[in-house]
Amino acid sequence: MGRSPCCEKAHTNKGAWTKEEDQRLIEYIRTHGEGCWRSLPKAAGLLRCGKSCRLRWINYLRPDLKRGNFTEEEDELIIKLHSLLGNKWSLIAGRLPGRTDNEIKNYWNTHIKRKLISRGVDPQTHRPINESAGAGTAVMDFRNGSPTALPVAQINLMADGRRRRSTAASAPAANGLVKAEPKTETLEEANNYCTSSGTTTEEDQRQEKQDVVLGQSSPVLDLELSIGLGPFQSFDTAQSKLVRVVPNNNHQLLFGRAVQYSPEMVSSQGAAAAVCLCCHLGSQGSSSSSPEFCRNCQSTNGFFRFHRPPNS
DNA sequence: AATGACGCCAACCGCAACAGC
DNA sequence: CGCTGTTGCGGTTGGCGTCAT
Repeated sequence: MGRSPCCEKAHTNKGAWTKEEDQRLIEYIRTHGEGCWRSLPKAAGLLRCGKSCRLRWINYLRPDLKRGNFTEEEDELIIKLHSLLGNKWSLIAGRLPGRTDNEIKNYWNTHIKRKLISRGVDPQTHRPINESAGAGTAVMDFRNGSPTALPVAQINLMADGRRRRSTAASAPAANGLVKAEPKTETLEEANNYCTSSGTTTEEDQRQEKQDVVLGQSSPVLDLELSIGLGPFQSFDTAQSKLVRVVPNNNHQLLFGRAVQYSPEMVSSQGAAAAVCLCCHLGSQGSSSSSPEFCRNCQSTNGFFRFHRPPNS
């Protein structure tokens, strides 16, 4: 039983890519385009598995990648997107032109987590740390698809904890416990930046990219990418393909799985969070200020469910 | 200068989703 | 409708560079 490995591991290279391998991959994709990752290594004369080639291309070799440090605007945008999407790095990356999911994930784990903790915000729940820690409660986080009890009384600061060997000199950091200062950024504040333009085209993406390059980027959340708005096409940069969403009275959340938010979680994140996500993000032309859950997102068993229709 | 601790990032792994048959 | 192959995603790890002692 079990699936055969994606490649013949005995005959593939692993580890860091050489310049020559990079060149071969670039040349091949330049002439043949992306796709068919499984057959690509052989065709390109690379002793790598397709997955590895894809990763290398997407995360490092793609010509449209933006290199260099993240800007303050990008930081804030990532934080806001994460507060709404959770660890959906590919979706977040889709809103940051030139950035990859891997890059954002790494950046989150190494920088933003600490930044939020220093603000007194739990990076997983985006709630004030002292609020949840004080009660000694666990918070159910549904944004990653399945509920996870988070012992938020203790927040592990160390993103790279696997080799954090404790020493007497660095004990506070090594044990990962942080006393956070109570400063909060509510979701409401975050959502003040939200728009619901409704459509995103490749042209939009280009424009957005230009804006960023020109330093005109504002921390705008444009979450049409997944929520059931009107007819639109969302360009998923990570997949380089168009995703078409058909208008539907059932508000759709096309994150791949049903997402559930507990009322407690929603209401505790600020006034604006206590809004049906569909409506709040602009579906069906509803007002973003309407503090209601729409019929399609009504609760079952205490949770608010956003779902995709059975035929999608 | 040497050594250990830490920070960072590229790459790997396993699994889920998707597509085609 | 189930099976199989492919692709994409998110979590994790390896290893190198930098910092602190």
